[in-house]
Order: sequence, then structure tokens, then C-alpha cells
Amino acid sequence: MTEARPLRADAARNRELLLTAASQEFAERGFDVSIADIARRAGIGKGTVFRHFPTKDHLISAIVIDRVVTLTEAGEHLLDAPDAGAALLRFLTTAARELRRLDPSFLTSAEDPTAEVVQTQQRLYATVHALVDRARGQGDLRPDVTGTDVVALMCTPNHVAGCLPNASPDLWQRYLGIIFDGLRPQGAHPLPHPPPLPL
Amino acid sequence: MTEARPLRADAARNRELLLTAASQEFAERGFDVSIADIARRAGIGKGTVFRHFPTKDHLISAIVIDRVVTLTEAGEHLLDAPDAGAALLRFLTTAARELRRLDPSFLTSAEDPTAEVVQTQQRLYATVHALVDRARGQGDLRPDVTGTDVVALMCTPNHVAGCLPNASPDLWQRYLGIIFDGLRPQGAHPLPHPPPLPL
Amino acid sequence: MTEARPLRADAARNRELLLTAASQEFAERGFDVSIADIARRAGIGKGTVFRHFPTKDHLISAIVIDRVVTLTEAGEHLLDAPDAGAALLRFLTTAARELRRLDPSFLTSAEDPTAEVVQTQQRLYATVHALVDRARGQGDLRPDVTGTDVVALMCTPNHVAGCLPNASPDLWQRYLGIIFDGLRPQGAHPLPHPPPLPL
Amino acid sequence: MTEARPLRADAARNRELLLTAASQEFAERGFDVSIADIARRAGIGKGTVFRHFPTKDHLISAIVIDRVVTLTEAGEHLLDAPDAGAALLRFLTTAARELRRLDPSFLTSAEDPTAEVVQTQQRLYATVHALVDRARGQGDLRPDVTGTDVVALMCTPNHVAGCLPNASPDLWQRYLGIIFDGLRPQGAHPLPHPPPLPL
DNA sequence: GATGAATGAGAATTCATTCAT
DNA sequence: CATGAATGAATTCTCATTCAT
Repeated sequence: MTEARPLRADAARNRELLLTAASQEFAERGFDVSIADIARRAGIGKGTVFRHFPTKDHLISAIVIDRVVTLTEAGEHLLDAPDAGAALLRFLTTAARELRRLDPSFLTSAEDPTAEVVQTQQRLYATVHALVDRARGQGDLRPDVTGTDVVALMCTPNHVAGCLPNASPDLWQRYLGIIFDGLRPQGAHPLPHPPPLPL
Repeated sequence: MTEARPLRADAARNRELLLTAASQEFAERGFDVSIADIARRAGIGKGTVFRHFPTKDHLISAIVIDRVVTLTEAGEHLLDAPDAGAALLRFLTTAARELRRLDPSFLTSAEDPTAEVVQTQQRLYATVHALVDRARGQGDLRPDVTGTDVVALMCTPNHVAGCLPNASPDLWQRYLGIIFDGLRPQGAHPLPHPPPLPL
Repeated sequence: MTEARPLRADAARNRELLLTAASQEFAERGFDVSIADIARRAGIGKGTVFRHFPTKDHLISAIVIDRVVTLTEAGEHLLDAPDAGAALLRFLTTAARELRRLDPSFLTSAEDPTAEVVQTQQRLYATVHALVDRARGQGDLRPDVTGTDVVALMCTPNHVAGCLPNASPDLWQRYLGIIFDGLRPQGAHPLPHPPPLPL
Repeated sequence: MTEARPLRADAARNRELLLTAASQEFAERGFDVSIADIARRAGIGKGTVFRHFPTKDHLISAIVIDRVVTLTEAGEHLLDAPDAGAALLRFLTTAARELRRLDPSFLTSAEDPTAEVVQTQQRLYATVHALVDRARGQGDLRPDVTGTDVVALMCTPNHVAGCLPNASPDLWQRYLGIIFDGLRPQGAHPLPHPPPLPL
């Protein structure tokens, strides 16, 4: 689903180094880091980056897609869990861990999204919607919250933690706790704005 | 401690035009907009921007400081309000409206913060802490949430709304509602991570 | 027809330096010279080139257009000359002098030609066709040669001379003489291939 | 003086594939095509290209030399033809067909020409001079034209045709016809510039 | 020998910043 | 003071060439 021809051993290793370095740089410093910095961190040449990904955007896409697919698969497994509320919370925990600062806006706002991007997106959305519907159905989620809301909220815990310097690396868990409490039906106040259009 | 020399009338007017234009550009397109675009929008020359602010970062600082001061003053006024919970909510509403995409991380993460930056920051933090303490004291806020948490959460509603393409300009209100519900004491679940160090 | 707002004195001077340097570099080394080389030769910064012309192609266009317009105007004046054959020869002499190695293929093969490019082209073609028709009408040109042929032949003398190392700078005149003799009706042999499509 | 060691069968085959592909690419798209494109067209690896030719320039040289040798041999055969004028025309026809866009300027303008290059060049020049002398001697060529002139004119027909977009692949024949008429003694006008130095 | 992955010099282009007008 | 022209560092991307497999 991702690879076609088997990569040579060294190329595969470099690809991993590259993806790791890029992931970290993107997570730490956002998508504006230069390819040169990524290459340096990966310990490979600048040109090698472009051999693996024809464009910086392709690299970003690949990383985001990889994370999103992992996340989506985790979500799909959670659809079987008996406790739908706990499943949603676990999903959001995984989301925060996987996505870090790679907010899905990159997926949604790509200029001319690849078929792969579109499909990845939709699979994610469908999964989130299903998780949300189940949780709502079991009374574990406030009724006025939609799947699209939850998609938008996925990266929030990291973003909040990122606002604080010297934050502990797990601080996001705290904010996920707060936000998830805001999503529970108990003590929910009516929301002042209608839900966003579905993606 | 702050600059005091009176500006010539036209210079003062240009400064206003510039600040307005920069505010809007930053809010709409982030800090990556070019100085040229800002100058064009302000209807002034690029060089004039640098006469008023020696550096793009200084301009950003000035804008952020301006917003933060406005916000802080609003917060200070709200310290008198009888209903501390409502006051905090009103404060966060103002914060979302004022700050848009200018998250305070710019303040907290500046390389070598000016005295002015530091002071602005601290006045804001003090105010938020006071608002938070009052709300907590009145039982309107869950007891395990700190002022620092609320500082970090200030920009969240905008950030969430920004994850959705074609979002209504007021969509942040919806997410503020959710988050604020998460901050209420009713139905709060214990948080899995201790609070961050105070700023 | 070329400029709109009057340029500042120094900018105008730099523009001239730039156009001159670019002309020479293009003429001597073809369109592949780097912008850096052109800037160096002009004694200006690389960035300045892009202030004057948003793109390398725009610079090339500007130069070619300038030359072609000059040439076209010369051609238009020659339409009044009594001796149409001599007029055509004089036109081709001017063409060789003006165009050097900037063959019109740049005009004809631009990706998405500007309105200005298209218009410049067409004015040139119309002029050449008129000159050719007049010369043919007066019996100074072999009847099987078209205006399009002459357009294509315009840069030939320079190209031939360019094949020889250490050629005298006026050597092209020799090859224009030979080619022009080939265009005369006297002793013309039937051509083995039909004329090209009109441009 | 030329390499003699026998190539392994497959290596010899690859060399042929490479030369063919490179010839075609150079002829169709000029010397700027990338080695990668040539290798792809030849169906061999990029590295193989460099095993056969240490440098892109060496490859170009080899191609040009190959063509020029072929052409020279054709010319040498034509020295026996009874009609020297027709022989020269046939030679120029072959030249246009063989050289396409590979103008001899590559030979003459190489940085530090190989012994092989020099020798190839000189054998060509000698042949052209001989053909020209014979033709002139038989009264089939204007007396003021030299062998060097003809060398320089060899690629002209292709160059002219190349100035027109969508030209028929044989359009060069038309321009060879015109140029050859310009080389005939009938109706020749005195040339305005002395002949170039012999090569 | 053949292959294609890796490399880094160089190209076009952008943009914060400086400085002549 | 205001302006916008000039500058060069930094960025993305290409491609000849080298080298591990």
C-alpha cells in the first residue's frame, strides 16, 4: 500500500534516517525547516532527500500520510472496543502521540492533493466519525459534537503544550484530559456556534 | 521604560497604519508574510517599516505586545466582576478575539526578550493567575487547573478553528465553549499529568 | 510603448547596465548563462536583476523584444525605399547586427507567450512579409521564397560566423552576402522542399 | 592512436546502445539533455555511461567524432565523382543529415581538444577543402568561397529549419537548396568581407 | 562490469535589511 | 522622514560525477 519495488539495503536505511530526521524536525520546528537542515540531521546529502522525494511537499506528505495511516489503523481497531468512550479517548491519545505538530490542516489545505492524500484523509475522517458516533450513541460524548469537531481537535493537546517553554514532553496528556472532559456529556453547556461543515 | 519621545504627526499616523496592516496580515496569514506585503497593505514604503521597527521580530513583538496589553487591561477590569467564572470566560473570549493566530509562544520563546516583553508577559500572567484564582475560589473552575494552564489554552480556540478549511470566522467560539466546559469543576476527571511549571 | 512610470536615475542606470550585460552575455554565450554571471558583468547584485525582471525569461523576453522592435521599426522604414531588393538586404543586415545569436526561436517557442511577445512577433512577421513581397514583386527575389523563410534565415549569418573560432566580428557580412545571393532570382534552382507553414 | 582493446560482447553492445541514444537525444534536444535521460533511452544505467566515457564532454566528443568521421568518409568517396559540383551538394546533404544540431563548433571550441579531436577535425577540413577546390576548379562554385566557409556552412540548413516551430523534419533540404544557390558562380555578387582564416 | 544511490556544486528565486535619493 | 532600489544570504531543486552493492 506504500512501497512498490523493494529498496536496496542502504537506500532503505537512508530513507528511514531521512523520515526520522524529517519527522523530528517538523515536529520540533514546524514545516519551515530547510531541507538542508533535515539532511544534516539525517546525516545524508541534500541531494539524497530529493532522490527519495521529488519535492519538499512530497516529503511532508509522506510523513503526514504515514502518521495518519498509522493513526487511522489504530482507530479502526478501536471500533471493536466495547467501551466507545474509552476507545475515543484512546484514539485521541494515539493521535496526540503520532501527530505531534503535524496538524491535519496540511492534509486539508494541500494545493492539489494527490489521490493518496485524499484517500488517506477520507479514511481518517470516516474512522473518526465512526468512533464519534459510537461514543455519542453510548452516551459517552456530548450530543452536539461532530466527527469534524474531533478531527479539528486532534492536534490541540500538543499545540497547547507547545505554547509553554520547557514543557515536559508528556504535558499534552494534561490538556487532552481537559479537552476530553469538555467533550463529555456531563455538565455540557450549549455551544454558541453551530458545527463546522463536514470535511 | 517605554519609549516616550513624541512622534511627528505623520510618523504617528504611519505607525498606526503599519500596526493595523501588520496585525491583519499576521492574523490572516501568520508570521511568514513578507514585510513587503505588510508595507503594501499599509500603503507605506518598505523602508518606513524599518524606520519604526529595526527588525521584523521587533514589529511582531510590538504587535503581540499591543494585543497582549489590551487583553491584559481587559482582564484587569474583569477582576472586579462579581461572577468570577463568567469573568474568566469573558476574558478567554477577548483573548481569542485579540490574539487570533498570535500565540503567546512568540512572547515566551523570543531569543533574548526585551525588558518590555518580559514586563508585558508578567503583567499578563499575573492577571490570568488572578482571574483563575478568583474563579477557582468561587467554585467556577476545576481545582486542578492553574493560571499557566489557562495561559497556554488562550489561543487554542483559534488554532482548532484554523485546522478546518472554509471555517466560519466565528467558529472559535464553539471550541472555546468546549474547552471551557472542560475547565469547569462539574464532571472533571483527574488529570493524568501534573501542571506545568509557572511561567 | 515600453516604459510606464519614470525610473529613478540610479535604477535607470542599473537597468541599462543590466540590459547591456545581459545582451552581451546572451549574444556571446547563449541563453544558458547564469543570472549570477550577468549580474557580475553588470556590476550589480543578483537580487537587483530580479527587481527589474521577475524571471530570467522576462529578462530574455525584454532583450529580445527590444531588439526585435528596433529591427521591426527599421524594416517598416525600409518599406518606403524605392529599391525593394536593396531594402531587404539592408533589413537583413540590420537583423544580423541587432539579433546576433538571439534567434527568433525564442519568440516563437516561448511556453506561454505574453501578449507583448505575440504582438511583437506579429509586427515583425508582417514587416518581413511586406518587405519580401515587395522585393519579389520587383523581381529582386526568387519567386519561391516566402516571408517565413526569410524570418528563419535572419539569424543565419551570425550563426555561421559563430561556428568559426577567432572569427572577425564582422564575418557575418560575408555569409549574409552568400545567403542573399541564394535568395536572388538569377540562377535559382528549384527547391527540393515546399515552404514552411506561415508563422 | 585510437583505443584498440577489444570490448566484452555485452559492453560493446551497451556502447552501441548508448551512442545511438545519445545521438538521438543530442540531435533532438541539444547538448543540454541530461545523462540520466540518455541512459534511460539507452536502457542502461547511468553509471554505465561513465564507465564508457569519463565525462559528458567525452561522450559528446565521441558522438561528434563518430558523425564527423562518417561524414568525412562519405566526402572522401565523393572526391572521385566526376561532377564536382554535384559531389559537393551531395556532401552537404549528407552533412545536414549526419550532423543535425551537432554543429562543428563543438569540435572547434573544445577547451583542450584531444589528439583524436584534432585529427578528426583536420581530416574533415582537408576533405572539405578538396571537395571545394575541385568544385571551384570545375566552375561549379563561386571563386571567392573557401573550404573554411563551407565548413562553417555545414550545419546551417538544420539551424535555419530549427528556427521554425513545427517544421517538417526535412525542411533543411529547402535551406540547403537556397544556400547552395548562393554558393554557385552564376549571379554571385562580390562579398563584403574577406574569407575567414583557415582552420 | 553494471547498476542506481549518494553527493555537492550551482541555478533560479525570495526576502529581510541597508542605503542612496 | 519617506521611499523604494540594491544587496546577498538562504531556499528549493537539478544534474554531472562518484562509489557501494
